Amino acid sequence: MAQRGQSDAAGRTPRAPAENAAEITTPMPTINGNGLRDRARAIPEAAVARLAVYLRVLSGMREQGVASVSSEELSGAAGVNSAKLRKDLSYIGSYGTRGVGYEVEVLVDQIERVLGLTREQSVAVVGIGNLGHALANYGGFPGRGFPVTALFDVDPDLMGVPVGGIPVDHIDDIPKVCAAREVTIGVIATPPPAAQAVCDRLVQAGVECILNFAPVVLQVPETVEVRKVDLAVELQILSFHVARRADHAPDADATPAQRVNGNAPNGVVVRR
Amino acid sequence: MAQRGQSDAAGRTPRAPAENAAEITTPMPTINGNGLRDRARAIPEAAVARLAVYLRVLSGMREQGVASVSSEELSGAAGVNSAKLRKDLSYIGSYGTRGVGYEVEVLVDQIERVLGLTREQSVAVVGIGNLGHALANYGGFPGRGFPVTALFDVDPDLMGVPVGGIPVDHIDDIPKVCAAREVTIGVIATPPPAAQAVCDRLVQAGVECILNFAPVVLQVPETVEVRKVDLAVELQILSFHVARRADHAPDADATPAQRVNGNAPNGVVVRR
DNA sequence: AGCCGCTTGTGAACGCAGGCACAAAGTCGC
DNA sequence: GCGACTTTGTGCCTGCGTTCACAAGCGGCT
Repeated sequence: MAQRGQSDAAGRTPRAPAENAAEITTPMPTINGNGLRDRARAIPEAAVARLAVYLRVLSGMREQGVASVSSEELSGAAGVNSAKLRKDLSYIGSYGTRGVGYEVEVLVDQIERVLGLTREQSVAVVGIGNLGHALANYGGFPGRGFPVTALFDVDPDLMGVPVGGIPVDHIDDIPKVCAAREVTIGVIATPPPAAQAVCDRLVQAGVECILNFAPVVLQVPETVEVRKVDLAVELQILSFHVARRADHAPDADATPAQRVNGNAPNGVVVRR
Repeated sequence: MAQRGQSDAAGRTPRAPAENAAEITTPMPTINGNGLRDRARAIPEAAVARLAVYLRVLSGMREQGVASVSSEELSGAAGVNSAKLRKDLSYIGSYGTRGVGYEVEVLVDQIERVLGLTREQSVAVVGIGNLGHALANYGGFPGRGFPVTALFDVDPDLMGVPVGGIPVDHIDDIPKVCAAREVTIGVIATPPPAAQAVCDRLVQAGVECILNFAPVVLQVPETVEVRKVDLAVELQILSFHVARRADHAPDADATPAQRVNGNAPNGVVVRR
C-alpha cells in the first residue's frame, strides 16, 4: 500500500500495496539513482509491510514459548509464500540456521531493529472523534510500540479532558506540544476539511511521518512521508470485486485457482 | 498494500491467505469500446484504488460546478502523474475528448459503474467498540456509498441499542441477519482473538468480501476477498522511515524535533 | 568421521506496473 | 473549410517485486 493499503497504501503503499505517499507534485526529484547508501533503503516497502506482519506473528509465538521456527511454518502463519518470506528476511541479514530454521527471539530483535522499534516513536493524534478515541486507546500493540503522547482537537469542551490518559490540547498548540514531546509520527483523524491545515501544522512542528485517515490528498513537502488509510477507498475496492464477481458469475469457472496456488499452505482452507 | 496496502497496504496490499498482488490475470490486454463485461477483470488492483480516489476528487469538483477537467488538472488534484491517470481511465473506456478533456459527470458515472457503486453494497460491522462506532457513523461518503445495515457485538448491554440508527445484534445471529439484509461486505473491528470466529461466521453467511481491522491473518476460502487495514503495521512502516532517515542523516543525535526543524524545507507548504 | 537430508539464502527468470513520448483525434480561430 | 493547437489514448521501454530453483551450509545419524 496499501494505504496500501495498504497498501499497501498502503497506503501505498509502494510505495505500498496501494502504493501512495510522496508522489504529489514534484516530478520525482529523486536522485535516488546513486544506490549507494541505500542499505536501509534497499528494503522494498512491500517487504517492510510484511516484516511488520512477521513481527506480530513471531511475538505471538514467543509468548507461547516457541523457540525456533522454519520459513515454512512462519510463512504459513503470516499468509505468504515461503520463498518470499526468506527473501524478505534476507533483506535484514542472515539470521537463520540452515537445516534448522530461525530462532524466534533473534528474529524478533532484528525486525524490531530494522523497523526502528528499539527507540520508541512518540505519536500525536489529531481529531478526537470516534476514530481518534479508538486510536488514543490503542495504546500498546502486539508488543509494545507507539506511545501516544499528544492529542489535539478544536472542540473547546475537550480541552484538557484526558482521553486514554492523555489530555487533549488545541490544534493551535501542535507545534509547541509536538516539539516538547518529541513527536515523530502524526496521525490525522479529523474531518476532511480540516486535514490540510492540521497537516501543515504538523509539518511546521517538524513531524516528518504522517498517517492520514482523512479522505483528502495531502500536500506536503517532499521530506515528509505520508501514508493514507481511506476507508471509503477500501470499501470501494471490495465493491469492485463484488461487481466483478457478479458480472462474472454466470460462467463462474470456480474462481481463479492460480492465485492462491503456491501461497496457501495446505491447510489454509476453509476453517469450519 | 495493502496496501496496502494498503495495503499499500498497502499496503498494500492485502490478501488473506495469500497476499494480494497480481491477481485477476486476464490474458487479453483488453480492447475497449465494446465488451462491457470482460474489461472489469483486466483492471489492476492498484488502478482500482486510484480510481476510487479520482472519484472522490471528481465528486468534489462536480459539487463545485466544474463541468469539465483535463487529465493534467485531475491528476494534480489526485496526487498522481497525468500519464498514469490517463492509463487508469483508459482501463474503463474512452470517455475523454481529445483537445478538451473529460466531462466530470460522465467520469463520475463511469467510475461508479466500474466500482459497482450503482447498486448499493450493504455493509455489516462486527465489533462495536470505538472503531466500530466510528465506522457505523461513517454513513455515506463522498457521494452516497455504503449503507451500514447491520451491527454485531457480543456485549449483552449493546444488544438492541441503536448505534448510528442501526440496532446491534449478537454475533451468533450473523448468518441469519446478514442473509436477510443481503450484506455483501463485512467489516471486522473486533479484538484480535475474536476475529477468526467472526470471519468464519461471515463467510458462513455468504459474505464474500471482508475488510479486516483486527491484527490477525484471517484464514478464508479462496472465494472470499479480504483486505486488511492494520494500524500497527502502518505505524511500523512509518517508524521504519523515521529510522532510515535518522541513519541517513549524519547529525543524527540531536533531538528529533530539533533535527527535523533544521531540515525544514524551504517552501514548507506547497498547497494546491 | 563421513554421509545424508533438511532448510536457508540467493541468482536468475518472469510478469506487472509506471513513465515517456508520440500519433490520433477533435476543437477553435480565421 | 482548413490549419494549428490542445489533449487524449497507448505502444514501448524500464525497473521493481515476486517466484522458481538450486547450491551452500548445518545438524544428526550411523
